[in-house]
Amino acid sequence: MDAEIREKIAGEVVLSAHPGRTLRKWREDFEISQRDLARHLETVPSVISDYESERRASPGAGFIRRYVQGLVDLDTLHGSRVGQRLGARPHSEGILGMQEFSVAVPLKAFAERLDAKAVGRIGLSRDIHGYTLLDAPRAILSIDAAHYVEVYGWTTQRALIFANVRYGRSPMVAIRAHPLKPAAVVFANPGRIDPLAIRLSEVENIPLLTTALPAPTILERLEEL
Amino acid sequence: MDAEIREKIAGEVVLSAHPGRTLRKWREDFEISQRDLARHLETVPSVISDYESERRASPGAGFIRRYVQGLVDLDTLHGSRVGQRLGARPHSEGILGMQEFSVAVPLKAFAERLDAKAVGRIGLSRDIHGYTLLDAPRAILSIDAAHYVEVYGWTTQRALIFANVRYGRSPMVAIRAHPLKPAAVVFANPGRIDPLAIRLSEVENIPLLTTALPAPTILERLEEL
DNA sequence: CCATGTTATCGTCACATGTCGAATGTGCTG
DNA sequence: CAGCACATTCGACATGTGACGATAACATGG
Repeated sequence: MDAEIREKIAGEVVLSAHPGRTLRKWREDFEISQRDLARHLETVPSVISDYESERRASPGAGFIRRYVQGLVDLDTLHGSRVGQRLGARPHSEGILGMQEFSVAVPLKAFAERLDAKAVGRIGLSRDIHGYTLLDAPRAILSIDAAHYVEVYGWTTQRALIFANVRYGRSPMVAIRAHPLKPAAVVFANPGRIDPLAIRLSEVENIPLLTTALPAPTILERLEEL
Repeated sequence: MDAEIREKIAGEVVLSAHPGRTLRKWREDFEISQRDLARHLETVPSVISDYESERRASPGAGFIRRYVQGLVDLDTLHGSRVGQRLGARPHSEGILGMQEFSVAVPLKAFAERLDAKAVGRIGLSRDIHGYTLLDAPRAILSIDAAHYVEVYGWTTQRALIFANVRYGRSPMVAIRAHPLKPAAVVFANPGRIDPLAIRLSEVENIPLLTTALPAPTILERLEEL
């Protein structure tokens, strides 16, 4: 939701040579006064001012988080005047959903969440940092080389979940062909799995999992992880 | 360049309920050891470990910045294995360039940088937080309502710079029509300015500036600001 | 000009961060 | 198993953050 904008602001603040001034820039952008923000954060305006004027040169993650959250909260109270402008840009065709986890998630836990079981001999003792859910036929048709970046988002240490696969052959072939490799592959509600798909997963050392769940349920379950 | 990925990481770390674990996640993503990172940051591995295990719960902006910069630096030394994957996605047609400043920039300073002078009576006593450089004809043709968000990026407190304008009439009409307003408008190397454009700028209380510089020069000059 | 809203400055103080070095696990590999 | 690379845990200590309240400097507008 507003996670994207919060992340953007926080990132900019941290990278800035003048974190305080950057905080101020954003507060001004939201048209929120020090007093209102202080009230919302249950503190006093001088604290805000001290940070913005960089009496404290390196504010801690906790403070930045609360400050940014405060801006977004107050904006929401004011009818999301600024927040509305983010507007969740849509994914490419074929990408049904994706997410980056903020901490590493054991593949084992991920699999349990989806009632997925391993096919083939590769163990599940690794972590993943995100996932992408793809509609296999559409993804393979409409995602050319240039768009692969989008599939992998910010990390390749992710699970690629393919929906609408019959034998799982073409997805695995595509992975085989591409230089970027996922950390795991999941087939959602597949038919009978092609032995070649399994062989490829073993050659590539990428765990292959299957689940009986349909795509929408998968998104739901992964929502809270 | 890699500013985008650094921002992303830093933002995620700050917002995370477990900043340390998120730092670790990214270091693992880059496949860099604590020892190497410590060496690069001119410190000892235990420091890295302490943060990642959250012995310190709220690392300061300075530390996070150095840590993230370290990851990207080392990745660059390794041939940008991870960094390559960002791949600067292209803008919409008609958008020649845009930037978000990390601190507020006085419009006056901005104008001087571009050798721009004000047209009309609106003063330049305000700050801007970024700019977008547009090819006027193409932008007006190809950017529909849904894409306006993109023009404004993360903040509306920005200068819209239009290149290839003749009279400046349609750009100002477009601004007049749209609910989102920029903080300033610049015409790059225009012909004779239509009086209506000036009137509109005054009605909207948006300073209107002109510069003789062509678009590429503008991008160069704003690069370092 | 007085009230109100907004921001800046500063003294103070507890406690967390930032940093190091030494010691203590793991796990791989020759 | 010895040796190495990698990671963790912990004691110690200086400095900076995080917080508050008091005071003052500014606009803005009744």
